[in-house]
Amino acid sequence: MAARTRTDVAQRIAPSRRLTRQRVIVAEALASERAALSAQELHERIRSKHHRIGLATVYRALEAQVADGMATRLERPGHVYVYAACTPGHHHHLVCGRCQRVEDVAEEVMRPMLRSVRSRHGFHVDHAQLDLYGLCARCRAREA
Amino acid sequence: MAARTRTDVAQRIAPSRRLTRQRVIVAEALASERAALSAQELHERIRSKHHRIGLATVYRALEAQVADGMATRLERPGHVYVYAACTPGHHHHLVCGRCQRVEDVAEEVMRPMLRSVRSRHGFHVDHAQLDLYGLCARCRAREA
DNA sequence: TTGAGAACGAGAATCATTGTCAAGTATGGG
DNA sequence: CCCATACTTGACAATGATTCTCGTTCTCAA
Repeated sequence: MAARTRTDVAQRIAPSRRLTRQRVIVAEALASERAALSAQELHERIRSKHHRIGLATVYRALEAQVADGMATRLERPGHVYVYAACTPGHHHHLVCGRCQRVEDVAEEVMRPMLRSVRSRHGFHVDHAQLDLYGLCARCRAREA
Repeated sequence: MAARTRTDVAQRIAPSRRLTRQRVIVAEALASERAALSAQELHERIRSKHHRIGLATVYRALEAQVADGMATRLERPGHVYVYAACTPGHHHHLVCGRCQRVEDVAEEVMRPMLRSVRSRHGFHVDHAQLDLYGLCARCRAREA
């Protein structure tokens, strides 16, 4: 099961990049987190298991993951940048302000919106950045 | 006309903040730009008219504007942060990668999307960050 | 008009991120 | 399987945008 997950994550690393131990470690570490983490937070967690990995390596690996669509970079209130693993094909997120969990926005939610941007504004969208901050269903239920 | 604009911008500064000359200058400067600018770019432009204004003041004024909904902070490719004035009530943007102009997204485009996030995900949205990067209608026409 | 405290300007300080470079290692060809 | 090559890494220095500090100035309510 664990081995299975490892393989899954590793296989999503772009073929143009070397499959290094460090990249796999970073990808696994991020994928195993349900919440969004900053590069430094992720580095600390990785260090507890793999002492020798460098902070710059974590930054480089995350940058590559973002470039390859394996992860996204989000902004936490107060100009703090955090990363979250992406499900393939889903690049928009619901970020819960209470539990910090990140959920994918269904593509069916995006499509009609992008269509109307095109028709109303004549704007041709290359890249969309949609992040919704609020309270997830679970935290909302717990509230009551 | 110029005086008219000045008044408009100044009046949008939140009442809880002191109405200083510098805040008005920064708000006017940003509002008069159609394209998104970084804090430093804006500072340079302001300096050409008002020598004595400090860079930190520009940062502080922009931060206040963002907090008060007068402006938004966007990300230009390559981790560069830029600011753009907001039309009251419009906080989502279409950013043209060629001319750097920023256009507001019609609220009618957002509403159905937010509704379906609520119904599909049970997620209660507090704050949405939607920025669409691409080619505006004008640049697209010029292309042909 | 005046006092209290918010905001300013200049420059120093911070600190996340990126660059440098010698050493390590994935990968394709032989 | 082994090598050569070039991509990566780790440690640490450098960078540079943003924030902080502090003495001075200015807004604004009383």
